[in-house]
Amino acid sequence: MAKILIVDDHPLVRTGLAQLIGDCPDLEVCAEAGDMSGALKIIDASSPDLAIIDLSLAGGSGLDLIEHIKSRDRNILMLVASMHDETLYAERVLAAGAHGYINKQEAQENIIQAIRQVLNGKVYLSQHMTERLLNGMVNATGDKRDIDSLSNRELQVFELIGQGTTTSQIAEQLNLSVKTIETHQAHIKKKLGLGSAHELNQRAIRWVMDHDS
Amino acid sequence: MAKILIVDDHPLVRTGLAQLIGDCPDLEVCAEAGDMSGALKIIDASSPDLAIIDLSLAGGSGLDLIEHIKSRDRNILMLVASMHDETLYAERVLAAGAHGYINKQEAQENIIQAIRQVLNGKVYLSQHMTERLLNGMVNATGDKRDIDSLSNRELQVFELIGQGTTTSQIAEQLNLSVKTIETHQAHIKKKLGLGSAHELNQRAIRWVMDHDS
DNA sequence: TCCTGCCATCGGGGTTTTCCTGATGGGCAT
DNA sequence: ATGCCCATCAGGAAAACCCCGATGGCAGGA
Repeated sequence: MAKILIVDDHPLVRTGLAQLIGDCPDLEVCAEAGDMSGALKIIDASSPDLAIIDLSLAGGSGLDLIEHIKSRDRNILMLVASMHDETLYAERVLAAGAHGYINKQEAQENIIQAIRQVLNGKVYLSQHMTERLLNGMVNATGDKRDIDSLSNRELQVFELIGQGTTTSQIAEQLNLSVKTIETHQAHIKKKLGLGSAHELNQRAIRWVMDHDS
Repeated sequence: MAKILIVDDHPLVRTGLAQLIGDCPDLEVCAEAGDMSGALKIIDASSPDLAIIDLSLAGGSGLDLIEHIKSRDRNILMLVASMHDETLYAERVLAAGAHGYINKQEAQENIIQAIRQVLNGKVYLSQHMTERLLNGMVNATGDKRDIDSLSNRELQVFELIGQGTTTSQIAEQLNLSVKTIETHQAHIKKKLGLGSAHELNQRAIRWVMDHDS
């Protein structure tokens, strides 16, 4: 019986996943967590076989959590569940050490299938995403090219800016110095060819409006 | 026993909500739907008392659905559940005819409380959002706290902000002091119930995208 | 191996913007 | 005439911005 840890900051999603997994006799939810620190504690305590991780965690992104787990215990399998467009994150997630990426909109059978596939040592991606990765980089929307050049941290900061988060709020939320956030902002501006913080703001807000809702 | 319809394009969230509601003896999930057309069919068929509606539906947004339901049958109560920052949508949702707005990150007890409160004919908002709305109402000359309440000058500044113009650029363009523009911005923020320049930016960009293009 | 480049983290210090608390005068309605 | 909104602006503190850095880690190539 495979022990599964659920990491998601939405209690509703945790309940849904637990219900879904509980219906399978060969799978068992051993614990749930709502944030990164909670997840790490649980991993130390109960050493699950598989962790299902939401990307948009409060207080440090899911990518951080994946890297933490990877560096601490590389026997734990990780399956990322997100509601965002997978084309933006799938590569980063796999590069960070996860073994699969599912979208929460997918049918429940697909989720179970993804869990089983990852438990069997394989990598799970949607058909659509698999083709895309195999075909190399393809992208119609020109602006995503630029966004892709951002590092993980920079992308995270970019998203937070687009959500209206202040520099100091970002620093606090990520437990970093304001100076660090400012540096990230400067790098983002350079990479995206933006001249001022105001332009960065506009760009980030528009991007979030297009991609996050 | 209140009959509840769940409308959400994430099967996981539907399961979680159904589980949560099913645990309450006075509440009953009568149906689920994953998109707008499905929801409308179900409403005709089983006439629920309350519909819990996700904002980010595939194929037409949740706002569309709310307006459709409102124009078709105004006896159905509607509670909006979203994972987005409520400050961006709560007003629109209430204006469209919904009776409450909850964030999926909220604790499960709050969600149940929200359902009961809406079923009792009241409006549910989070503490934070309630304060914000009331704060805006105070400065809104009675009823219509909206873009309409802006003066001509303020609307002009608002549009320029939405087009990405800097405060100093606006001042130069209108041959006015920066201080004057700052005052206008402060008044706009007060009238629209916005807390920071960031939020003003977001709101203005959003408005320009909706009305100007 | 050494070197180069990218990443992520921070600091100093000066400039600019934001934000809060005012003020002035001019309409306009009761 | 008195109140209310409007449009205009100032002073000063706080925050954000921006240009200079720096450190350490890590990966890839000469």
